[in-house]
Amino acid sequence: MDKRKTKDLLYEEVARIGKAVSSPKRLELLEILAQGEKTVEALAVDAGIDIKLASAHLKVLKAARLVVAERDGRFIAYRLSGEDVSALWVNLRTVAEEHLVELKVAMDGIFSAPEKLDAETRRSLMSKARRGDVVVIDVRPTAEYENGHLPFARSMPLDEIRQRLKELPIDKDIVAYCRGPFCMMSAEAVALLKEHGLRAYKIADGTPEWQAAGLPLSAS
Amino acid sequence: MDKRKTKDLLYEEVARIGKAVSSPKRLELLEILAQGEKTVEALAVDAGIDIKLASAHLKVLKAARLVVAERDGRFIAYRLSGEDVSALWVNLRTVAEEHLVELKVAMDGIFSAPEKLDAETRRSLMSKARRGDVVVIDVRPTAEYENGHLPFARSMPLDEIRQRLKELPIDKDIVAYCRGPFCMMSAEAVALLKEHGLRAYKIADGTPEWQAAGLPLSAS
DNA sequence: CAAATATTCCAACGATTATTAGAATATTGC
DNA sequence: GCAATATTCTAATAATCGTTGGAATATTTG
Repeated sequence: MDKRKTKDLLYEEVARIGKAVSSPKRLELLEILAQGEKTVEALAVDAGIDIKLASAHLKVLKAARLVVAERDGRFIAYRLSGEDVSALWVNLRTVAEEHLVELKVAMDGIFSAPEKLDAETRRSLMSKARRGDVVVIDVRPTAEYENGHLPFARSMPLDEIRQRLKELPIDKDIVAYCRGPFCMMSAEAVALLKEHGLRAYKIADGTPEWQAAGLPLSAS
Repeated sequence: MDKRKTKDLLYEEVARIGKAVSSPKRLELLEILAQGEKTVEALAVDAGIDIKLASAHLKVLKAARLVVAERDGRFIAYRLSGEDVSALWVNLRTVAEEHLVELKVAMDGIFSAPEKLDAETRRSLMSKARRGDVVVIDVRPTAEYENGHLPFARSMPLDEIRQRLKELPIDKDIVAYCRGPFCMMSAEAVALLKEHGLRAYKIADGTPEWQAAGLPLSAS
């Protein structure tokens, strides 16, 4: 047995995972899938690409076993093949944020304040939410909320906020979150709420980050 | 500001990290660098590739900021740009081991027994080593041991074992480790020790895995 | 300054990949 | 069984990537 050949084989296998995460579109698909399972069309719409292209990228992800497909009637639903895949996405993005100056600059330009959370802040947010000192709102689509959300968070999808303003307290801090640091829904929600005189803030965490930090999600 | 364009830019940046880890050779270079800094030539030799090719791959890794280069006299030493890069390598390999059947099969074929460690096993190994109930040996080259090693581990490079057999106890378990699950040095060490009637075992962990599990390394 | 050494740069090739359009497949509802 | 729908497969093109050989650069040593 040739030592070099077997080694080559092992690294080649890991590189299959690397190749799968080497395309921006595929990374975006992974992030969307980290919010729960979706059909090909839903994924294509969310990622802003053609269905055929989405299908092709999903095929690559499937070949690398990062996602699994299941037919549901006329549709085919894709989902991540495990929590570790969601954690891998978070890990890749975190390394990029940490080391790539260009990404730091871009994010500073887009998202005004740095709302990164550490372990302590996450714990304190959860206990404040439990006591009712702050209202945590999940501004993602309902299906994603139902698939898993931060404990004590209330569902309030971005496109419903305007009609449901009266449900929110005027005298408490409101903390909005969405899919993660790259998602702009929470920022839009905060802008909207502030316009109406509410005390709103956003956090960078989405459910993948929360979970990768070892914290529990709530289902339903 | 076009929402789609800015998103594309963000994922594109993360994909730079993904592209960097999409090549088997680059992954192998990362694993070697996770053992400590090395010159281009040392890396090329360890990875079994031409120096020019190693240099080209290192250039890609440097562009993605996963490694940094520093000139030291006539040589240029490369090292990982942070602990998180080492953790990313472990994460990628773990996802591959978890999901790719081909890799599981290949590893079962090469490494007879499954020596994966969980948190509990790691803790108990450390306390047994502290008490002296087992002897933990680091069979990597001395420089790598000095860069960081498991607590209570003793350095015994693979190519010195034969001459230093009498240093090892005949009546205790000997646990060997090397660079990680893909490294074959510990397996060779164990085979050698068993030939001489010693009670030797190996573990899959290397320093990157140990560190990624949140456990401390010793320096010197 | 010249020779030796370590590494990078440049150019070129064959192989792989992303993307798009058009045809094909599988399922549902009539 | 037939029309409608969702998705995949096939083919084709342009762009990118891995690898190799030869020239160029930077540093140390004499």
